[in-house]
Amino acid sequence: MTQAGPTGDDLVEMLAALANPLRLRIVAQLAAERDYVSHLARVIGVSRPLLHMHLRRLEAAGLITGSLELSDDGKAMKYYEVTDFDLHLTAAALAEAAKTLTGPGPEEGS
Amino acid sequence: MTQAGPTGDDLVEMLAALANPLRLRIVAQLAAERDYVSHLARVIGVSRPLLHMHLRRLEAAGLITGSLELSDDGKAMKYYEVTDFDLHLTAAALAEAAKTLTGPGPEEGS
DNA sequence: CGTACCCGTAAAAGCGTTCTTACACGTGAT
DNA sequence: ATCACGTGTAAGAACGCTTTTACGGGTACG
Repeated sequence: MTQAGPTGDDLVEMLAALANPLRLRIVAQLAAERDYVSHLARVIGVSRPLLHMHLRRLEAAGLITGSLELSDDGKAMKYYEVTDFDLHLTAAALAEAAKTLTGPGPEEGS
Repeated sequence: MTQAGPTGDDLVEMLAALANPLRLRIVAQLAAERDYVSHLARVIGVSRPLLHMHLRRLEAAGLITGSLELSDDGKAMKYYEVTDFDLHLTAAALAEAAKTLTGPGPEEGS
């Protein structure tokens, strides 16, 4: 088993989070430098509500983390940054992860 | 630039193809041994039309390849097998791939 | 001819994702 | 108070993905 990777379900969630052009851009931008929501929305060119939703999805997958901080002039800013994830995808690795899938199974009853 | 990975759009397509429990099971099963559609459907426990659609998606992403072969008794069998893909996903790698995204862009007009 | 395998496709229901618009709340400066 | 900046959430349209059911064609065997 060597590398104890993520569980099957977690892997699917991570891949689903990355399988989107906009979210890929978000991760790319945050990889360059951590940023807060409103500014990030301006840089990438999307509305804040939309960005908020994508950030939620990325954070739920464990790819980024957000922390609420107070700026010098008292505003509450939410800064996001990427986590140190490192996924290696090969047919063998996927086969290993697939063993721990809970969702739609072969349904082995008696 | 080092590793000439897939283009941004291709990466999204691959990730989207893998971000599904059923397709993950399909890849895992094909990694164990190549198989033809009807048999694979029975092994995994899904209908053939449904499996057919997922195989199409996986093949379009370049993760599996199908070849039509004739069995000894003259039946046309379509065998699928996994390709030797090897994706390394890190924040830096994604940032590199994001540069070649064509889809929803910052729309830089004058 | 009827059955049993194999291949493929089309139409329609059900569901989740994506995106826009509009709203609510807080602080600091004019 | 009004404006500018930050935060978050809710409702609804539009769209694509997943899945089922039904139909079409092909070869070999009894």
